Amino acid sequence: MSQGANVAGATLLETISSRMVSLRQSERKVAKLVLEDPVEAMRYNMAGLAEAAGVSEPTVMRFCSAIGFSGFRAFKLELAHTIALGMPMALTAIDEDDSLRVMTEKVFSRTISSLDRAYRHLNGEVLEQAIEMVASASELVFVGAGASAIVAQDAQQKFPLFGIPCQAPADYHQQFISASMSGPSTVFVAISNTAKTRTVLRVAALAKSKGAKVLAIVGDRGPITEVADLSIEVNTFEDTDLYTPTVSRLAGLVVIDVLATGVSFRRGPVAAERIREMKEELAQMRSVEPGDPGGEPG
Amino acid sequence: MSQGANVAGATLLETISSRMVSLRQSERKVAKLVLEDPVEAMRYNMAGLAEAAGVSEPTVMRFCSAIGFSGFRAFKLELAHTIALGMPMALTAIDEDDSLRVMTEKVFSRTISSLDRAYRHLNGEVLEQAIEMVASASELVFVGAGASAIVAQDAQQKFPLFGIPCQAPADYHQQFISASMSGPSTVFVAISNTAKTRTVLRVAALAKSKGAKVLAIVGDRGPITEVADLSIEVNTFEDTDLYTPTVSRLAGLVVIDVLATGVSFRRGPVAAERIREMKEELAQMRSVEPGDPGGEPG
DNA sequence: CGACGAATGTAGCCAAACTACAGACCTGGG
DNA sequence: CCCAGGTCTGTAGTTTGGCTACATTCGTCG
Repeated sequence: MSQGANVAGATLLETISSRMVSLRQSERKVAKLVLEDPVEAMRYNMAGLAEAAGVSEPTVMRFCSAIGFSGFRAFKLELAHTIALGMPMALTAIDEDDSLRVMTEKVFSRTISSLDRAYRHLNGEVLEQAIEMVASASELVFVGAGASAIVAQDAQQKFPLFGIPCQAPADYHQQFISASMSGPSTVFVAISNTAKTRTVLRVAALAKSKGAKVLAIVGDRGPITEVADLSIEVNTFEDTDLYTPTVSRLAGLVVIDVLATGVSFRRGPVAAERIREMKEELAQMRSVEPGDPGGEPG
Repeated sequence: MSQGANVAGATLLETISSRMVSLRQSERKVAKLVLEDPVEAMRYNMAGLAEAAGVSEPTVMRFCSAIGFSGFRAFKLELAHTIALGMPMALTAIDEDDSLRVMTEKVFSRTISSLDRAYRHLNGEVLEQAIEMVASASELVFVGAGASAIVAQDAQQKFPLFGIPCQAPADYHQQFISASMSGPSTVFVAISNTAKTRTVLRVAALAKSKGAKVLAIVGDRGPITEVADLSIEVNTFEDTDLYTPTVSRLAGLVVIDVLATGVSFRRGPVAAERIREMKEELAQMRSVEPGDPGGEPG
């Protein structure tokens, strides 16, 4: 998505922060200004930015080079990119005084930024191995608690498509049973943003002890990643704030999408054909029609 | 998010397409080039773009004016914005020959673009009314099928936070019962991307006949919106393709986030305090600790 | 067939990004 | 304490590139 001079998986502003120390005194003034209000910085041209920071134009130029860009133009382009991904509102706390419009923008911005961040930080090799692992499973179990339970549920809807038996037990009790019944050909997917949800940790450990392969989908390293054979780290913005909705589950869902798509590639054209048929039938089933399965139940 | 010369809720490329007819012959050459490969167009400067399109520089300039921009600079900025939101890959079909990296980028891009689109097309007034409706409910019922069921489940996790009794019956049978038990103070939220899922339509109609207010969350107008008192339209990209994951559910989740946040504003600081307490306790409960609720079940 | 108006390109202007250079500052050694 | 080295920062000039006034061509209509 980004083609700038960034280090892998870092946003422009993060790059600036990290290189702050290696900047000269006056260059830092520029850096500070940009970090404080990227949107405002965006409006300036070189001369304007120089004046606002209280330095000369070549200093701004040097700043751009120091960050890793060929010039001011390139820098501004990348800044625009970063801003477009929702930066302005994404890191501002959601406030009770916000108008509905502003609040909506913040929620969406934050979500979009988080997805972008998650994408940047995804480890391609781990993903590759995860797809391999899931594709070779003869049974799949998804487990999560709270918001992560939603992700598990979603996964459970997707993977049967590829002919892999698949469950997402809802409560701890059932999860426990599934875990204890799993074996070497089971892939047990433990989903937890904190990577330390106790119940999830327990069942993952149990499944592992029964010989199952454990795949963790987490927001960060933690006890669960210790137990897991493989961990997909999904980096999102922390929900530090009171009103901030949980954004991790969304990133989790998208990762599930990627996994599912990857697995479906592995299954080849035959599976693809079956999926197509199924989709068509589903569409027909769903729509309103004279014929009447699912009338009044009872 | 966008501050360009766009018509409300339209992406730059959509704007160009729509104004194509009113453009002069040579300006259209420029427009075509930009639409065909926005990313490539982005790399050019004015002279380059002019040459690539086989026209003169002032023509490019006139093109920018015709689209509604003050000049080439402003145009390029908005183009950068559009591209940043995932355009390049967002509308390309996902292909079995794609490398894992490319496929991942496509899935994320598409999701991000879709969320951006959903945001742009959201009707603020409808949202306002929806929040009002939900906030004044004494009981909430969320209903959806398939992918939308996930959204319903998610909603069901959120709204109890505000002290509103809330359910998301999983199967048609239970949904039917909930619908028939609802009354004037019930808000019945029907979620369906197609707006014509039959079972959802049925229960929504039933709830309405019992006096409940029906709020629809849909991807488009359809039978369900006919029944509903209020409909939030969540515009995403159609999943035309075989491998394209369902992106509508994600947009649905974010809309739920917005609704929930809006409602929590209404409830004021007292509720806020209670939510904070709850979050803290939840965090403690979740983490691994010596004390041991939730040991082996049975 | 000529004249008017629209459409497009040519040439020049001006602003803004970039670069070479020189003065100022700090640092360390005598 | 002062001088030499290097580093940092600003001044001034160059060049690129966006923008505009004007000329030319093409099409159309009287």
